[in-house]
Amino acid sequence: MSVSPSLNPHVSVDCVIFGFSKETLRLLLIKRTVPNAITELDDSYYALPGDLVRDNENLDEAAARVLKELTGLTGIFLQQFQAFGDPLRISKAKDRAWLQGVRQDPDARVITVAYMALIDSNKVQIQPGSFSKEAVWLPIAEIPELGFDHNDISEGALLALREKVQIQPIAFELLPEKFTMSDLQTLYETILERDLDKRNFRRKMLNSGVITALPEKQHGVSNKPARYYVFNRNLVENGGLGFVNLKMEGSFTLFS
Amino acid sequence: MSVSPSLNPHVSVDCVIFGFSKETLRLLLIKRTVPNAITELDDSYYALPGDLVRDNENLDEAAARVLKELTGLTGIFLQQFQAFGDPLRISKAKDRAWLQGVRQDPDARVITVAYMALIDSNKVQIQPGSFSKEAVWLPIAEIPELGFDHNDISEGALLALREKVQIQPIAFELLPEKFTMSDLQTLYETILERDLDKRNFRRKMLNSGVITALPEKQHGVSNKPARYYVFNRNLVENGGLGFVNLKMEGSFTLFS
DNA sequence: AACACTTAGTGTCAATTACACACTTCAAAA
DNA sequence: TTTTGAAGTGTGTAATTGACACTAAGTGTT
Repeated sequence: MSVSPSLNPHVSVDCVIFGFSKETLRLLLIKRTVPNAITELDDSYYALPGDLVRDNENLDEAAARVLKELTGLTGIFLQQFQAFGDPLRISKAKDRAWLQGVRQDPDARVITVAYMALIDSNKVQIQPGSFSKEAVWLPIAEIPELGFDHNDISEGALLALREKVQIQPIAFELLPEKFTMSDLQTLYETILERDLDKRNFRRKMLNSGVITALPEKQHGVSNKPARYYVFNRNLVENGGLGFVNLKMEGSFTLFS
Repeated sequence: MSVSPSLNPHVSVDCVIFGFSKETLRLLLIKRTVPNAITELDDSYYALPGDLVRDNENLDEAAARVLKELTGLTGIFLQQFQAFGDPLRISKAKDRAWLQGVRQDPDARVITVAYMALIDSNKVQIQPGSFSKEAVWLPIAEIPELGFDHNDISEGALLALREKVQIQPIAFELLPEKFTMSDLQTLYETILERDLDKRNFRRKMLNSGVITALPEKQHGVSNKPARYYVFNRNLVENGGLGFVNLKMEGSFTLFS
């Protein structure tokens, strides 16, 4: 049998938290501050919220804890999508500096299990003093260089989201309880980065049974008011519905 | 900022290695032997091949190393599918006994990153003295109780395989270079656990462009000889083909 | 030589689904 | 009352799915 590594790695979870507002997908990022003595350059940078996994919790619990400490929310859509463990993933000076204050073994590597979370960003109230002084929703097109390999992780999350959304009805997690058909279409268009036909979209969504129309309509808009819909959470979660598959460009299905 | 756990976890990779022979999906499992002094019961049991991740390697490399040490093969389809980190995942007496000889910190938990591998099982020659004295291909329907949470991991792998196979043309990795259309259909039927229509299957497969017919046919079979096909590895890997989607029962596609 | 046996291989039709496309409705604001 | 802007609605064509049964090509047997 082979030899153990000389030093156990640290294991963390990182959360890629998606939100949707002003017609853009956004990530909730935290601002970290590095002790000034070590880096003489700028002393703060953005990173994904994350933390080391504690002795008594499993990975899902650790991710849920991070999410709750930052946003105050529980019971939200949270799904593991990939573990990252490159030995060199922590090589930037700022990262090493920040970790000095957190890790036990300064030379041990950090392996992280990445989660993606989908939130109605209106519900989020950043919790003071939990992870950082500051957390911001940044459009995915404007994500700066992040700490560690968090840019890779974010990109992985986006790809995973794009895939998932085509297989399961989860996009609703990014919207408020009540939403209009246009809200929903815009969301899908944003995630998939392509335009969808309005009439076909409505038909498919309604036929799918994943949403229910409310009697209620918009008020005070200066055009024809849109109807509100809700996501049939119970129906979908109890398997009362078929598998939902959003076909991709150039795809085809196999088998009878 | 929160407090670190008191003891760093061990991090391992485990490989769920799929093969296909005699019309059944099989897993390659190793037999582990526990020091007799500790357990007075049976002193061996099956487990997934795996190992602790070493300091200088990333997760993919660790998994590839495990695979190579066991089978001698490189360049195999190998894909991370989930990390498992329940604090109680190692609670059976046999597991603890076995780990005594391997881990540095007997009380530290073990977090594992699980990979699935797809192999043409004819190519496998078990390497002597690597992981265990013995390794066997067991039909997935006959997997006994495994060490650790390896039954959970195996089931997760099977679900992941079933999903993957419907999105990407990867089933070929389980077959020899040359295969007949019936071989391929039987494989899909085995993985998906449902019957497929022969004519529709052939049509779809040929139209998809993922396979090419060879001039060669079977010899010495006591019936009409079947044509051989090969998987278009280059074409598929270079994105020269569309996304392949095997539709699921009751599914439907959304959007134009 | 004829026949039995077994698996390979082939085509069509009906039903469903995908996709493209343009005008009317409703409310507020001017 | 008219203008403005987004909501909402239907149809025809093309492509895909899925159901279905017989012939072809070998080997082995009588």
